[in-house]
Order: sequence, then structure tokens, then C-alpha cells
Amino acid sequence: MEPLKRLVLERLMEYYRFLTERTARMASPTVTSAQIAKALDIDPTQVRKDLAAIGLTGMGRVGFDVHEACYAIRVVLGFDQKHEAVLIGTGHLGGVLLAYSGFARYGLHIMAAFGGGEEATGRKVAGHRVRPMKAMKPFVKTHRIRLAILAPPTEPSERLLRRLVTAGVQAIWNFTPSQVAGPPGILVRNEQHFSVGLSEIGYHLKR
Amino acid sequence: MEPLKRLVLERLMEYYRFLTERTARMASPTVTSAQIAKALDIDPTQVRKDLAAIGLTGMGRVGFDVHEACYAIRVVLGFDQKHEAVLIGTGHLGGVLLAYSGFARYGLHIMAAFGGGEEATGRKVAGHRVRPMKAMKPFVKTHRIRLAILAPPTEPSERLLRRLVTAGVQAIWNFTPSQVAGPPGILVRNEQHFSVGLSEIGYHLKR
DNA sequence: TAGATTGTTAATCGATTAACAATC
DNA sequence: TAGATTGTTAATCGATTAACAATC
Repeated sequence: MEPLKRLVLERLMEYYRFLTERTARMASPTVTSAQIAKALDIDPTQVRKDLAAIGLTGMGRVGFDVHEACYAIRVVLGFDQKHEAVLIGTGHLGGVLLAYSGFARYGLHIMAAFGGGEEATGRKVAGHRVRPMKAMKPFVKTHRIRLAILAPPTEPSERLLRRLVTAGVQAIWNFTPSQVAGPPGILVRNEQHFSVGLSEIGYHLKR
Repeated sequence: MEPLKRLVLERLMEYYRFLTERTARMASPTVTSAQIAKALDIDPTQVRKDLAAIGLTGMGRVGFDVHEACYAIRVVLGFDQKHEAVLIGTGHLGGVLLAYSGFARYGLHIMAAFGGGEEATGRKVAGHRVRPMKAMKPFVKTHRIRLAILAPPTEPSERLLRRLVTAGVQAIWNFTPSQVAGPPGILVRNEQHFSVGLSEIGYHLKR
């Protein structure tokens, strides 16, 4: 089967967040594509197609089983697995990521935090001891870590990327301002620089 | 003339960041669409179209004048104006936004920070005194603030949005996990929830 | 049964890329 | 001049939306 496209994956995450929140509010065991679509401001056909793409089949006249849908999404997106990660870069944003308690429900666990500068090393950030960068590669190797999260003030240099990849990392989640080009086979997700949003806002606010 | 689409605006911001960084590294007064395209991994035709859309015209055989291009983008995206903003929500992420020194070069200035809880009020976050939410509306009105930045733990309730809009806010930059639906005429930019990126990563890492 | 909802194909829409004459 | 680069039209591609028979 075709791998799922990024846009589909992102929508699946949104369906999942909507459905789990909705379950907390109301007890209904089923949901229609129209209800999901309305909440997320997209087309109902899109919702049905996405759910069909992961093997879900709705019931005429009542819609989709919420538990079944949540379970299927969880499995497809790998939330039922444990994803161990290292954080590299322990500035303010790194602290936010370390402190964020919401990751665990998606299977993500930050196992260690590494900081470049002398000053950082040994300090505690959000309850995590900051380890020296030297210790990163051995840690990743021995713990078989597959995900690295990059945050400022990390510079994602060629050398750092090479070290991560040879240590065995298979995905990079990049929160630094620099775009990272992925080595083949390695997934790189560049979270947009803050400022990108400003382009739309500045244009709108402009006289 | 047609208003520029969001995707075009975002690419313009990326061109701008690339060109300004590049100028710091090398002195060349011109740049070709192919050079920009290669650095940003897009098609050169796209670059030429985007630049044409804001009135820039290149020179055969040499490309575009870097200073001219930067200036034009700055004007179109409103970086040459002063955008005054209030921040609502002074958790960790709010602190990151307050501390971020890079906004000023895009014309963005956070003039005041407001926090909901009693505990927050009066504390200092990144050098800013946290003001009580009650003070938000008068502040926005008297200073004619046009942009509100929302950060956790703010809940973007209907009531809060109404208050912002009646106070005169014209754009909302939303960093909370909740999607905000824009009242007509008001631009809302929802920065994706952290977890959206995890969908792609989880799918890739899944065994 | 009647009617709401699905699953799926076809049509539309918009964005990206290719092609190439015009230009410096 | 020769050749690299632009500006722009046409072709392609992919994503979104419309339509509607099948289903429960």
C-alpha cells in the first residue's frame, strides 16, 4: 500500500485530538464525518477518505465508532509504541519541550538533554540534568535512541547531523531556526521558524 | 491587484531570511532565482513568480539585486512598520516569546504581558511585569494595539476573543493548543500544536 | 420503510513545474 | 556576439470538492 502523505498524517492527528477531547465531554460512541469536518473546518469527504485510507469503515446512518477510530489512528501514527528521544539544545525553548507533559500520551519520552556550552552542562532544566555534548553519541548508541530533537541554541551543523546519523538516529525534529536537509532515509521535520507566521500577520496589519 | 496568498507570503519570508543571512556571509550584490531556489529546495520558476508578484524584476544574465529584493519584501510584509502587540498567557512558551530578541527586526514589539492566575500577576517574566487580565482591554484600547499573541495556559474562550476584538485587535497569533476560528475581518494565525509534527515522526519511526 | 450517512468515482480547483522566446 | 538568466505561457500534478448510488 502507498505510504500516507504528510497532510493526511497531520489531519489524522487532528481527528485524534478532536475525538479524544470530545469523548471527555460527551459520551456518544459514534461520530459522523460531518461532525469532525465541521469542528476542523474541512470537507466531510476528506474525513471519510482519510479514515478509509487507514482501513476504517463507517456505518451507514450512524457514522464511525469513536473508540475504533481512535485506536486505529493510534496504531497508524505509532502512539502505542514508545519513542525514546534525546534533546539537544537546552535554551528556553528546549526547556518548554522538556517541561511539556503532553508528549507521553503520544508515546514520546525525552530520555536525556544535552547542551553545548560549558555553562549549561550540569545545570538542571525542567528537572533534567543537562549533559555535555560529548556524552550524546554514546548515549544514543547504548540506548538505541531513534529520535533527536534539536532546539536553540543548537546549530545543526553538518558534523552534528553526521554524528546523529552514525549514532543511529532515524528521525530529527528540528526546532532551530535553520532548515535541516535530511540525509537519505532519515526523516527530518523542520518546525517553522517563529518568524514565518509573522509574514502573514505583517501583511495583514500593514496599511 | 489580487492579495497575496499565504503560501507566497511564507516563501517571501524565507527568501528574506536567506538573503539577509547570505549578505552577512558574502558581498555579492546580486542573486539568481536558481541560487535562492537551491538553498530553499524549491523550483526557480516559483522564486521568479513570487518576486514578480511583488513587482520585482530581475536582470537578464545576472539575476536580482539583493538590496532591492530585501527592501521590497520588507515593505510588502510590513517589516518597516512598528507592530505593537500584547501577549496573553505567561507560561513557559510565553516566556520564550517575550525573551525572543529576533522579533524587533520584523517590526514586532511586545508592549505588555497579561496573565490569568493570581499567582502570575505581578511576577516578572523575561523582564516583563505580568499584568492582570482585567488590565488588558484598557491597555489595548489606549495604546491602540492591533495584535494579540496568545500562549498557554490561556484558553481562547469566546469571551476572550470578543473582548480582544471589541478592544480593537485586528490580528491574533495563537500559540495555544486550541484552534481559534477568526471573527470576520480579523486575521487569526494558528500555530500548529506541538503534537502535529509528531504524527509524521511517529508514522516514520513505527516498526 | 424512509432517510441519513457512507464509499467512491468524476469534476474542479489551485499549485507546481516545464518549456522557451525575450533580454541583458 | 554568445550565453546565462529572466518573464510568462502552457502542461502537469496533486489535492480538494461535488455528485450520487449503496448501505444500514
